[in-house]
Amino acid sequence: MNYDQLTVSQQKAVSHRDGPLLVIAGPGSGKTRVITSRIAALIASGVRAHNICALTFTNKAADEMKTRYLHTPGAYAGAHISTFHSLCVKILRNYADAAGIKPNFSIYDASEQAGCIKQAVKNCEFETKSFPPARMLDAVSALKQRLIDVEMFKQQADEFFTKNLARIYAGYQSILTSANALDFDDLLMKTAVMLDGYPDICRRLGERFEFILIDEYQDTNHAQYKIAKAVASAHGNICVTGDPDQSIYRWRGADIGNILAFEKDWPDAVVVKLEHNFRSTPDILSIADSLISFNCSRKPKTLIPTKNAAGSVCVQVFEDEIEETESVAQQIKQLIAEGASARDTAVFYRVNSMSRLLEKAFIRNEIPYQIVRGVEFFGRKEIRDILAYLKLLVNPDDQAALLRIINTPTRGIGKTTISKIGAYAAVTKINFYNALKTAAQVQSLSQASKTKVAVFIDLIERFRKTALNTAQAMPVAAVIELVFNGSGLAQFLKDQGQQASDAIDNVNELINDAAQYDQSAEQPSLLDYLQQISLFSDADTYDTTTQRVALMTLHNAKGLEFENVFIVGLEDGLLPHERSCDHPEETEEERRLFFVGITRAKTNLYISSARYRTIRGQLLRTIPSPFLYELGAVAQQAIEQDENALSSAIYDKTQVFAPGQRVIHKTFGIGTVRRFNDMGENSIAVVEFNSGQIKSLMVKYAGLSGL
DNA sequence: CATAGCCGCCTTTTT
DNA sequence: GGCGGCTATG
Repeated sequence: MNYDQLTVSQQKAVSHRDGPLLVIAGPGSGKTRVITSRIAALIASGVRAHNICALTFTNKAADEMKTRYLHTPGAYAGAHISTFHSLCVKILRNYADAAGIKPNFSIYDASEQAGCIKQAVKNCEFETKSFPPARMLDAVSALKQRLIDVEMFKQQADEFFTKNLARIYAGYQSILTSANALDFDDLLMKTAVMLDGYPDICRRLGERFEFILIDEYQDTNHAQYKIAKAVASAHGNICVTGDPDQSIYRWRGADIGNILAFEKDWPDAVVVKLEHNFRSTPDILSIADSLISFNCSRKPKTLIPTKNAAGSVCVQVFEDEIEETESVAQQIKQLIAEGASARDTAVFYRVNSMSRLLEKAFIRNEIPYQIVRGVEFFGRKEIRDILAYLKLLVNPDDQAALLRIINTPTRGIGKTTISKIGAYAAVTKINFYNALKTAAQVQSLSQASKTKVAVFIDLIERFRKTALNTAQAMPVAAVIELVFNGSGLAQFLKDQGQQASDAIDNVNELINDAAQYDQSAEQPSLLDYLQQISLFSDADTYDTTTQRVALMTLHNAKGLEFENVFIVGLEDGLLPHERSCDHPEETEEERRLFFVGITRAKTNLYISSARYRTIRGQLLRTIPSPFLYELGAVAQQAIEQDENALSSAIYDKTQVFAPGQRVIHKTFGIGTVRRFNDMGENSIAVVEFNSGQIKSLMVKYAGLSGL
């Protein structure tokens, strides 16, 4: 539909042309549609699907492309559609030798990275105070994204800080290497470096992928840019789509320069601009346009509305965050009552911590919702434990995994034993796992400890033999069951009774997930499963099929659209976030983030802020977001109206409540007033909360509001 | 060696 | 407010 409204020459360019194509397109203009149309057109013109590679920003986006847009039989069959990271994992597994790694590498996530960088800082004998691990990790990550390896950085490091950073970088990298582990940045960097050093591999990939298509190109970093360029260099069949105004991952290394330099890299590139918006009402586009025009470093571009439907834009100011979330929930309830669909409604916020209050409000109002936050499941202790066993089976060098489970559940292998064997491993220069195997030779170890270690090693070896039996590989789900029961973890959790029943449920859910994987994967294997899980992201958990309101961060909202959109917390320090206030470029990125949020809305848009907000346990007076004053005439009216209506009775010190009245409290939630002693400003309300608790509250302090 | 409890630290966004 | 690490105790 959107695509059909392109001019004929644009359609031609998009569909049938070989060679480089740059599609600069605003929100709601059908960018993704361009990609899918082009894939379909290529196949129709005789290109083998097998030779097409489309790269998306999330796994979810890849799935959507496959199922929603290209579901007709044979339309995409065989085409490679995935994220950059997934593609890199496949390439690295195929060409591990050239990349200088082993194919069974582990992928270290943020928490494992944190452990490694901490260790590296410690090994350098630096204080973690002067070299905060999180900062060091950011710095290392930035270097990797720019493809600067340890040696290169050592050479250019010429002052106190950079020299020390170089040592930490080196230490961190050697920890990863010895664990046969790659972090997220390594996946891209190792691939990019390998392609640079092995032209024949590059050529082979170019033959395999005759056509490269990249969505959300504005959010690619330098490493991704190099990879794409390398693979496409032989044929120049590279089509990218993006919108500089929607670049929201600069902090992660995304380089708008990539999209701006496209025409220089590919001089014969055809450039198509799509400025028509098929998604939102003129009002919504007007405030989006007004907002984004405040960004200085930007090529001006307008949003041309094509829709003429009615809708509403509301800017609402609430007293505090409880009132804000409660009101959002009630408005959504109202919308649904009026016939709106829960699936077509979403709430966006800047930071994940804001989801809790919304969740409470949705529960109170009995509105079905989903929080788009998936990695939480894989972050659970019991799940991480199981996964650590699996990782160790696949990759015996994985020290983080080994240390995690060597005494989980407790089997009498404590700190002393571990450090003695660690010392032995260091002296004999063997890896930790092999040191464990030969623990019998460690003099300082007691016989009892040696036996315990031997039992553990025996357990792992037995698992490995069964799970990775080359003749007949075991389904992943079965391996998990084997490990869960055989490790003693199952018994350990059972012994804890009721309080661990959630944990057991979670493990069962993991088994289900693995079983599904066993069913659907092309070539299921334990290694592949683990690597896939590592690349799983929040956005991937968004379920578009159920009737539930979606709650997510603004970052996760990218690429989506909804009839009704609520954006909460428009306060200075939150949006724009306080950590981005130092640099004007960072403020511009926050503005783009807000822009992305606004332009997700098709019909109704509700923007809100609270005058008071509890931050880190402290109730603070807030300042309205400067962005609110950049929304133009449509919004300005709405803001003023609400400021006037603001002296609501909510915090009137002489509030009066009647028995039976429903009220809401910050911490206790919803309740019913049972008794009210009217003593002017010292009035006391006795409230029975839904949790069952009954509280006597002094009205002037309690902050009760009527519902 | 295991466990519980306390203190102090950090605290944006994510592949 | 939440988590990780440390310490004191069993």
